[in-house]
Amino acid sequence: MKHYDAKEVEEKIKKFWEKEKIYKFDSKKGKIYSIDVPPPYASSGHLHVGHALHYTQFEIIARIRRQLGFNVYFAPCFDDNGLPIEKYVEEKLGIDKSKTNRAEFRKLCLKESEKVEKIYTERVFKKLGHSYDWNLLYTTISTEAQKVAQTSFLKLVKKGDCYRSEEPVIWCPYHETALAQAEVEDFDREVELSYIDFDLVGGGKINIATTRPEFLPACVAIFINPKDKKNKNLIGKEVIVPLFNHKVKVITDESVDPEFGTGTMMVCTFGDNADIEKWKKYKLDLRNIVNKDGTLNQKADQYQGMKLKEAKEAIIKDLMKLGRIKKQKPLQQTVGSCWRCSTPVEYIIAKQWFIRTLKYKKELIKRGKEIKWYPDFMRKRFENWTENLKWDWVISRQRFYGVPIPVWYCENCDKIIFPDEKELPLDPIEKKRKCPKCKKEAVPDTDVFDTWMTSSNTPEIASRWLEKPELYKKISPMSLRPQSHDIIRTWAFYTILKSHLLFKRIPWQNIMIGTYILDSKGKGMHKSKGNVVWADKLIEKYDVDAFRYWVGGASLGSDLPFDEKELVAGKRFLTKLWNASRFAFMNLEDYRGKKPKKLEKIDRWMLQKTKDINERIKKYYLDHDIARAKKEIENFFWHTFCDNYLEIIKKRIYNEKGDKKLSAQYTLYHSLLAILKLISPITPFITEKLYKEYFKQFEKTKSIHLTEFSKIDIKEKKEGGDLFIEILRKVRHKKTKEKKPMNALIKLYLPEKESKIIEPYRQDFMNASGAIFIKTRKEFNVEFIETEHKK
RNA sequence: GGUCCUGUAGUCCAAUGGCUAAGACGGCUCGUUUACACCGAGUAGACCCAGGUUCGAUUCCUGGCAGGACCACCA
Repeated sequence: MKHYDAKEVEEKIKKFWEKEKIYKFDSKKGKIYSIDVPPPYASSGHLHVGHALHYTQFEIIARIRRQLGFNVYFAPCFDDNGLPIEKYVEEKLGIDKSKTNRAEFRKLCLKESEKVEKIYTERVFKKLGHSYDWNLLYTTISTEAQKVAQTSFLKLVKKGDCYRSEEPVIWCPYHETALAQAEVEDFDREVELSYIDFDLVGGGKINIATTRPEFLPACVAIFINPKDKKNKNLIGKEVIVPLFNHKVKVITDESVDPEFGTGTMMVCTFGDNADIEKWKKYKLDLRNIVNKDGTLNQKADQYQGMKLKEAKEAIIKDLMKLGRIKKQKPLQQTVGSCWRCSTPVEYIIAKQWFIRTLKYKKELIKRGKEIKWYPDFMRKRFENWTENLKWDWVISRQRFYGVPIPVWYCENCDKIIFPDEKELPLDPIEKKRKCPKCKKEAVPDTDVFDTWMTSSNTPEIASRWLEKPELYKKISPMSLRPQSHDIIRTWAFYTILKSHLLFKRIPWQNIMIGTYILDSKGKGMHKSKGNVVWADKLIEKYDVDAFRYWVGGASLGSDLPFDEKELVAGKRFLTKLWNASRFAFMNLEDYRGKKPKKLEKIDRWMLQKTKDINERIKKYYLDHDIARAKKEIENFFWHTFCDNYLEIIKKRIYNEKGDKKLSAQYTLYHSLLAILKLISPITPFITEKLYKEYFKQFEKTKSIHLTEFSKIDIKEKKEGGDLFIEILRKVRHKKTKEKKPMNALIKLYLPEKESKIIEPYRQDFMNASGAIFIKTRKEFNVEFIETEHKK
């Protein structure tokens, strides 16, 4: 094979890995390194370059750990639990959920997601050369995952950290479900601020500005700032709410801004977060007017049945008729919205299940400090979020597809009936239960858990907490959680929370925040913006290894604008690696794996250099500094190995015999093998191919990916090392008229007659007589070895 | 309003309290074409601004300015 045919190699190597089960996990081997893989939503569409980058980034880590001698637990997974699948199935199959039952619908979801996952596995994971052990596959809707989620629920209930309560919750009127604080995103919009006249009891009027006149029927108090002089006379008075005619009091609170509107603030149950705060703080009345579907109830009188938006228009119209609106002005406003549908959220009172979080803020931050974050500043995001939390975690969702909440309620005595842990997983709708007290049949809970209720237990699901306790014990806490920064407040937070509550420990020792991809202009990639780059096309054009090579250069936790040109470097590297290796193999044809009695000086030097780089790269790899490692390997391979070493030994291998030749071959063999091993986690296909092509016949291991990084057998001598570097650093550039480029290593004789080999900077020159212009602290005599002048 | 990140050549990006601030893409010049639809050598080009600490700051500190992210508020 003359030129490198990446496509053919990829196909063959992929099959080889699968057939030989190269990445199979064996629990009996050595120290374990376990990775808590983010379960992707499988989609059969194209692959976003950001996802490919993210998933490949930690896949490289898995490979690195394997070659560092760890027993890597690397379980693939899919997230097929929750809304995206539910909606997908609804739309694709045209299912009307009101006409089907939960069990049937779930079957359809499962079938559909299985199909998509299969495609995804082939098109993405295997295509990109990801080294999962497919026997360890899990999905978040699997029986085991459901069992974990439900078990964790029961355990938390027992501990008192999970409770059911009727409280204001964040509500999405579109999805008709409660939402957690983490599911709310900010959304900018322009609204009308209406200035409405209220009558005072006993005569007079006040004007109050509000953006939500539709909440007039829910008005429970008027607030002013106690320091506000112009409104001071209002304190303690009562006002009559227009159109609805109920009376509310004027009270004071520091938080009211006297400069906003007229300095008076109407508090309703519940227009926004601030209303809830004041409602709790001052124990105000409750006037709940919003139904679960976003319509108004009977408390809204003639506006009953209208959607909030319609009611707003109607109320403004009626107030106008009465001449109560003095003015209206536009206002820029940020509203919390459902992260999936962008519908502004409402706040309603409903019975929901909660997990205690506010109580544990301090402890959680402490747990966060026990974990090593890559990069470290990402911990601050976590701490910031935790400190600012205002709600306990609402875990119940009024949805159809998901993990059911395994409880029943007795309508007679209000008792909550829990199953035994042994019965899990179960769907309370499918199992009947009688109230132990009343002996009456209890009502099943029809809600499901928030998807994060399951996802927060991925370490437990991945390591088979309930199924294989022995294995779980070995693996936990896990070594690494890789994830992206946008879900620190959800996935990372909830996982740390659950682990703290259930096991009183951290879920993993390290968390690594992957690179976040932007378009070439530095903006986020979104389908809607049309600036998404698809990884499939890049892989087609530049090959998987070249793509991975690009991934290897990305630094953790930072944003990276995508530049296609960066992939060219990867492709060039592959060509160079291929050609250099092919050339080396040619020169190694008659090498039989023997070691020479004596190594030539230049070979000794090369081995020493190889050993140095080998050790250094291992350190970078241990610290997840892939980018730096990649750069140094490339530099070493390209310049030291190809440009210098190969050029120098060429002639010796052609012309010499015996030990002199053997010394070069031995060195060539071991230095190239070391290089291939070092770069193999990043470019697994080409390195495997080259390994199979030549090295496999001498090495016992069947795949380069099962080998450990090289141990170079060379004893330290005085040559090389620190002194060598120090000399280089003192080298100064001297310009001469007759400069010629030099392409050689230099043997440098020290005064003690100990010879040194140095690699000159390219700016150093020699003149026609062969003198080198270098400046050092001492004077040295210099002689060349094997200079290669090209005329 | 709070917190955090980033500011280095035309572009992307690295390292660093002192020694020639690394590399890639792109320019330009030269050389090669028996491992290398290319390879090699050379060359031009950069530390956001202002103070402070220091013998010495691109690096550390403070304050700006610019870009980005996260969070809070928004009656």
